[in-house]
Amino acid sequence: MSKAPPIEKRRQILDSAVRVFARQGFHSTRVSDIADEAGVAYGLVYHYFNSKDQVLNELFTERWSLLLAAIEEADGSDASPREKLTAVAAFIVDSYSHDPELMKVIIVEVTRAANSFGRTHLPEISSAYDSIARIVAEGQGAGAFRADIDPHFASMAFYGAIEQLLSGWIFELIPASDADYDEAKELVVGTICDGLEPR
Amino acid sequence: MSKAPPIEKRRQILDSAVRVFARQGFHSTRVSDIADEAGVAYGLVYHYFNSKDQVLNELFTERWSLLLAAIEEADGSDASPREKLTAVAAFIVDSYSHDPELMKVIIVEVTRAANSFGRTHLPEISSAYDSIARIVAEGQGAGAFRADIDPHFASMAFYGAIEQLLSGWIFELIPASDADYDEAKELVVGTICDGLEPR
DNA sequence: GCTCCGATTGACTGGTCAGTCAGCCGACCG
DNA sequence: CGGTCGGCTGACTGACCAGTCAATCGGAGC
Repeated sequence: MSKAPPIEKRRQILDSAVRVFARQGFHSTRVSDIADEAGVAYGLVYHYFNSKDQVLNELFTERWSLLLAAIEEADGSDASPREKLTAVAAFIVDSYSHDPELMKVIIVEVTRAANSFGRTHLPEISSAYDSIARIVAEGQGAGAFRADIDPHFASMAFYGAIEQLLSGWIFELIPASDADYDEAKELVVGTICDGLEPR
Repeated sequence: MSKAPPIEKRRQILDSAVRVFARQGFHSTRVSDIADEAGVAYGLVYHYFNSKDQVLNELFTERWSLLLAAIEEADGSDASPREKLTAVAAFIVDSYSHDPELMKVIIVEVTRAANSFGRTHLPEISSAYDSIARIVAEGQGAGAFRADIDPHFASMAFYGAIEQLLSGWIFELIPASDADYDEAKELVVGTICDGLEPR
């Protein structure tokens, strides 16, 4: 066995943690499960991380910062508000189709776990809501969106709809295929922007 | 101290559990916390319930069955599809404004806690999604809603938007007053049915 | 070959709690 | 007044597991 650079062991532990957290949930995974999955000794987890919590925090922060960057980038582009929302929805859906286990962990264990990690990361999470609200507000200013809906309200509805969709996929309540993912990007924006009633 | 009928003690424990779960979350609530809050002995909790889990299950089932009944009732009325959705949204929002602690517990600890209680109650939870989807499908059949959106998809978006709103209130991300509650009922249906773009 | 030092190991400890159980209390009955 | 019985009590136990740490390994440098 050739020696892997230490940094790779750290990565290996993080990747294994995703798999185990996705399979069993954060609370019912023991640190030994992570170590076993990674094929390393129990103590090594504590060589690279201060606590079991920190492993999850790291996974969340790593991914969420990408989401925040994606929203900012969309907002900064010169696309229409509707296109910006589509870009945001697409990024989230693509994140899921690219790495469902990681997104499952982030949503189930952090974003929707408001009494544990959700509370800790509330600032980062609501930062996403705020950025989306800014896109909506801009759309209202430009006359592209109705002005009688509070942007923060619209942002919550938009993000809530997406997250619920992902939850539906995660728990196999609705069909999940590449085609469904592609369709969903359009559909969620179409629903929020055009509404259910015929135009 | 006059003797309270036993059934009242049981109720007292359930009500105390709501307060403690809402304050500390299910996981960091010890059974002794519930007993203390209710002013009864530790063991009495186990006289009325088999486990700590069962206390939460009871709270959830009690409330969720009311929601399911409300959706069914709305669906059974001769109102328009849009009015039916309004009735559903109103019931959920009213439930929250009437007893925020109970709704917080149900949403945070069950509905959104997909790896623990959410998993257990998945059938009941998705039964609600299905009923909402049925309302949408009926609306499509009558030409009141666009036919190019899968009813289950629309149902998830609708419910997700509402739940995200409640989460926003619970964690004080958006203002929560009686006026906001009333406004929200209209707004969530308006957003989903009419869309963000001007008509 | 030898030393050094960070990487790696895994047995062990301390604290936490859910759930148990042996028995107490007080209302009611005969 | 003695007996019974269900509601009620709370100290105790067994299991679990995060986090510690002393010991070992093995590559790099001399």
